[in-house]
Amino acid sequence: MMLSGLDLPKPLIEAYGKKGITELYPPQEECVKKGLLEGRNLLISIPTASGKTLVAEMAMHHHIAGKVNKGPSKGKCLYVVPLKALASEKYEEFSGKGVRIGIATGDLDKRDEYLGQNDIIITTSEKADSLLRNNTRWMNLITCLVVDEAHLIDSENRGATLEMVITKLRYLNENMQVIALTATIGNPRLFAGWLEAEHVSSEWRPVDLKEGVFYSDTIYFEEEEKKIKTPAKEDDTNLCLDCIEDGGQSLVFVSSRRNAEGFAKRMAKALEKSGFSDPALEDIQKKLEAIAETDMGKILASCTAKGAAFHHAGMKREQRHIIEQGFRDGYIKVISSTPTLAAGLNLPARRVVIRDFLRFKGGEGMLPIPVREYRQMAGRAGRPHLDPYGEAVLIAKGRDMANGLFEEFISAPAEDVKSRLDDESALCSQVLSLISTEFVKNNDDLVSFLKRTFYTFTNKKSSHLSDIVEKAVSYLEAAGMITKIDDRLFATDYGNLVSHLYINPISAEIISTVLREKQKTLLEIKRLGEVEDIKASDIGDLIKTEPAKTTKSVNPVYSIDSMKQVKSASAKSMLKKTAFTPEDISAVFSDIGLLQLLCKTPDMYTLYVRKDDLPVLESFYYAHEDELWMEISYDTMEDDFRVIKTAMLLDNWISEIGEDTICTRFGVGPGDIYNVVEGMNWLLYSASRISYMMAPDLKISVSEVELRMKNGIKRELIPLIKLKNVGRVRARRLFNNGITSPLKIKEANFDKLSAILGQKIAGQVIKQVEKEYGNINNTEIIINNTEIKKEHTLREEREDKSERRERKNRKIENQKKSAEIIKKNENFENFGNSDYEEEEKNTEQKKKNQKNKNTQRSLFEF
DNA sequence: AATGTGCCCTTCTAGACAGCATGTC
DNA sequence: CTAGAAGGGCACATT
Repeated sequence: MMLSGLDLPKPLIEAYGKKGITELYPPQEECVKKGLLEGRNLLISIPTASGKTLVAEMAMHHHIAGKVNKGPSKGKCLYVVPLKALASEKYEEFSGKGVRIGIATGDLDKRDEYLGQNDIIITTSEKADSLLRNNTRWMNLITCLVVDEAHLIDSENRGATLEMVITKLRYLNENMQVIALTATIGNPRLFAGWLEAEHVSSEWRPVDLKEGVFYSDTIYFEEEEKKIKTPAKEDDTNLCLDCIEDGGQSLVFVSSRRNAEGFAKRMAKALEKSGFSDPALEDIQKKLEAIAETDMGKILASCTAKGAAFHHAGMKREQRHIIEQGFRDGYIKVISSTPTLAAGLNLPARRVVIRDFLRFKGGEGMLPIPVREYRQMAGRAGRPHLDPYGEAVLIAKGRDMANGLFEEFISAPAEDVKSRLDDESALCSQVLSLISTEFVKNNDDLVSFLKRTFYTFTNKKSSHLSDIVEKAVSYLEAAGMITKIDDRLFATDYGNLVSHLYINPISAEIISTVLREKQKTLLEIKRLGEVEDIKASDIGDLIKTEPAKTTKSVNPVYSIDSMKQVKSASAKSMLKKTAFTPEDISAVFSDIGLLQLLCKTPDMYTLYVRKDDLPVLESFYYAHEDELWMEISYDTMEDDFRVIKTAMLLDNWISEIGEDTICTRFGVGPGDIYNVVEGMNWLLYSASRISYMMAPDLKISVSEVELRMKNGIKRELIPLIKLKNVGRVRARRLFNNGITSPLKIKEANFDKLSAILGQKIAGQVIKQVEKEYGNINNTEIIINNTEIKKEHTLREEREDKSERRERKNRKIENQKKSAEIIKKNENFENFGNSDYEEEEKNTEQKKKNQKNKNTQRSLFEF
């Protein structure tokens, strides 16, 4: 079947023609035959790289051209992906084909309504859910929904969201065409049944895939055997060397980050020994070295120089991109990777070695990876148009094992997908959103809506769902997120906020319970202050803030006890304006307490605690016991320590401790810092909104931490950071030069400022300060200076592009100048919190002590 | 002297979505 | 409570 023979818009056909694609692959043809262009729902399970994208594009362009009879004349398409990186990848792929493409993820989006002008909108499933929660109007106009990796409906954490997005969208847009792209699944007919879809399934690939098991010196494929030279001792390196000698590249999947790094090191040595080298690798090495601030980065650079790299989530985005590109360009010969590369970007290689097929799971030991995941890895084998074939190889340690691996993975049937909507916490969140958006108005609505879900479709007889729905409703009601008037269900302001913030209702409850507790203490201080007429600062000591008890069970969801506690404080009395001094607030508020609270939330993922961390955590715990907000209890100790460790890292971050120090101190990679900080930013924003509602006197304190987290700065830099064009580095430079506030900038002379910031920036900063402080003569901290920033943006928009270019040039010059000054102020990095330095020394001593005594048992050994 | 090898023992274990409002070095 | 790689420490061999 020829592409040009189909009733499709020309730009699409031409764009593919340019890439040399004029004819449909067999599975694509089948999709067309089964009604792809007639608006039929399809469940398409075909291997990666066999042209799923084109299938989706054909349908979407068809819709956009208004050729599908259902719905409005001009169609609008939503393309749902599981990862942000995938969203960007698809954006690139879809662009330049005559239709308007928009992208909406947590990081990247335009104003919601503006987004709706596009023909195709690419989003993550969570963002799609969020858009639905905000009643985004254009969501009602979707005529074609494409769900990429739709089997992720089975994902333990995120499947429920995807299921609800599909269900809600189908409910909103009755005639919408649904195209679900999945990996091979065990129960496609059931899944297709729910979607009312035709099922298209195929094993066809553009490049042949041979799957086999390696044992001793031979790869045993299904139909052939292949002997491998074994110059090195280890099987894994030999497999890669063999492939490289043949002109290919390989990808090695391992189970842990350390294994990934360890393998890359070994592989680099082996490559060096084999005499392989490529001058192009030097450039890559230089790039990597330039951004390597940690040991890990240096190791990465040195391995990559030899042609072997590793890839995992502890790395910086930048490092990952360099490795990916180096591999795509063919310079890097081997990447050893954790599952990051299996699920993420499309980065094929001739030979894929699945070395570690067991993965550790806490509490259950080593478990074989799911077949679907094996397939996903194996599917990476073979670069279309570049490799004659692809090979996926498992490594066996004995003959029996070889047979076992064949059965376990290669010839094993794919797993079924099942609904994850029965997860209580996920369902709770979804029920709230349904009520908040008025998708449902009462209990009956709720039940009948949920009848449309995959869960009900697959569990027709079970009454389990209605049980947990009931539970969720009563939880939400008790928490004050929804109210029942007669039969009608309404979301309260609080409920709307929680739904809108997109945080788990349980997280919200944990946050607001504790913040209200704190607010209560503040009011108590005030009351005592009025009665006794003593200074508030003295009272801080009088009132011992009891650490809040979180609900203790493993599933803290439905403990009504904590709810009663919350209800006892009247919200109305709290909203009264009260005057508190900063001392009052600091008597009940602490950075580490807040961080601990938010890390305890199910929306935050926490760091793994190693043995070496325990003494550090212990001393930290004793040093800051009073400042902590949450109790550490015996039965949740492991979790509690993870929480403390994560909170500690974040506290380091807002104490301007350098990246490399944090990495070595906590045994994490730069990528982890980024992830943890990012997650905390989001929660801090949510906490500030919740505190505005529940504990208004703490709002400023929370917002301060939020601002510091965003920038990675100590409290003292807050006044400076608010200036445009001043980030953490410039703010610190100003501060170290005695300019500690905007007012000081006003007082400082221009020469001094431009020596610190460069002329251009100095000028801009002075302008801002004059505007703000022109007539005011005080040092009041301005918490919200978005106004200033808004004005700036408007002005910038009016400026010509040529002017911008000029600016850029000047900027470069300034950068050179300021580089010198930076050198002078290098001590910024060492500005670490002396607290921690001391703790570390203590720790070392304690370690020694422990080694000597080796008998000291404490609370801290789990 | 510097480096490699074999062996024992201990340690440790993947990833990543979401809000908001725009711009650091 | 599971499997096994990596890495450190150490003794000893090789360049």
